[in-house]
Amino acid sequence: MGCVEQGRNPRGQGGRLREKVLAAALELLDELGDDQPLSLRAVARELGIATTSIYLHFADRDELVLAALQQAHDELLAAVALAEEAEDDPRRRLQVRVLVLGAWASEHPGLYKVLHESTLNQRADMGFKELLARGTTAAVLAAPDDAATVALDLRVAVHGAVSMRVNQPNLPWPPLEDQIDRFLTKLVYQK
Amino acid sequence: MGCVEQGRNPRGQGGRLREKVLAAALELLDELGDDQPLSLRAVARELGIATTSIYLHFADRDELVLAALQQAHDELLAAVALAEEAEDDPRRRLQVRVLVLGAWASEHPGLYKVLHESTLNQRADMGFKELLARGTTAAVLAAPDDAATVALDLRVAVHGAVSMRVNQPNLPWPPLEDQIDRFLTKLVYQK
DNA sequence: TGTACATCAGTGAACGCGCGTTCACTGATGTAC
DNA sequence: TGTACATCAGTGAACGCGCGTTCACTGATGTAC
Repeated sequence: MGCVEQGRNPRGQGGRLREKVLAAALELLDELGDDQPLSLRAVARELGIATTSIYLHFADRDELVLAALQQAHDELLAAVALAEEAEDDPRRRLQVRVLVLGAWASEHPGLYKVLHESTLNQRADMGFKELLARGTTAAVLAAPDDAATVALDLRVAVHGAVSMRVNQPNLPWPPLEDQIDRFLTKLVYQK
Repeated sequence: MGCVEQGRNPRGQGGRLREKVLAAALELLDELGDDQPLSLRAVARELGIATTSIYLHFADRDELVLAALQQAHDELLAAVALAEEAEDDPRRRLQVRVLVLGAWASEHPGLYKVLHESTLNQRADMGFKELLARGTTAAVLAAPDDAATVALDLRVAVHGAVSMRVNQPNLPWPPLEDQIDRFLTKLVYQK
């Protein structure tokens, strides 16, 4: 069971509960790998608070889920940017970027699923995800004409590699890094 | 609304309802793109029968869902085999195989999701899916040593292409066939 | 040919459950006078 | 310094809903004698 709230926050610090609710929601979403079965009651149970307290900070269930996902996405975005900054060579930058994305997905397989494969993608606006895609396109430094095409091929292939591992974790997968290296070599850098 | 049952089946033909239930379940699964929200009550509603009648043919909800998915999978398997038989050139065979898989996913995006991305993959045994994977490996006629690796790269890349289109249908996707052609050229046939 | 009976295909009421959301509320703490 | 009051953070009971599953049942049809 998760961490339990103790007592109420001091005056002016009501926002602290908001953060705890977000964290608990992310934890549960990662376990569930889907947004639909996440219930406000489960989040409240996890924190030891009344279900209705969630409504102090979020208008309804969807608002909580979207806020949690946006937070996860923003943190990932920051991690990718940080890793890229440490590299000079463009090819190495692209490799690092893709590897960080892959590592994040391995650490948070459920969140990866919710972010990219839940039916929330059809039901709600998750436009904030575009920033990650744009970053990858920018990192592909092929000829201007087909950079977009090559970047999309790469993103698609990497998503496939990650998605299949996330969805069928029990199959005997070869190392993700080797596969990503082959994708980089064959799809991006081979003339 | 779906087709409505009229009257009971004649003696010895009780199995007909089983087929109708499977068909209705597949239709709903395709709409939902997820197995969890599929309810027996919705299936019964679709057919205009009593919910309890489903229990005449399936022990519980999971058994119905798995039977429906296996049927869909088997039909896809047959369609792929049929398309392959019509081709002589090995390269063309592989291309046709992948294209048929992609076309099926485009026609039944929800079913594709349930088959490959629903949490059912973790909860239940869907070993029947292995036949499709084995077929693709067999169709990759590279050197025996790395046929498995190349086939996996191809499957992963194609899954990525299909999955992203299924999950984010509103983005401006380029033609799937072109992308698959590039994958075949760069991942399989380019030395 | 008639009739009792088994079998088959399917029904309808009821159960207990977890859910999102609404509502009126509690009780501590800061602030105006 | 005392006190009335507003505000803030959070609670608990209750609503109506759809769900999976169980249970006792109905009524037509084939079959044994």
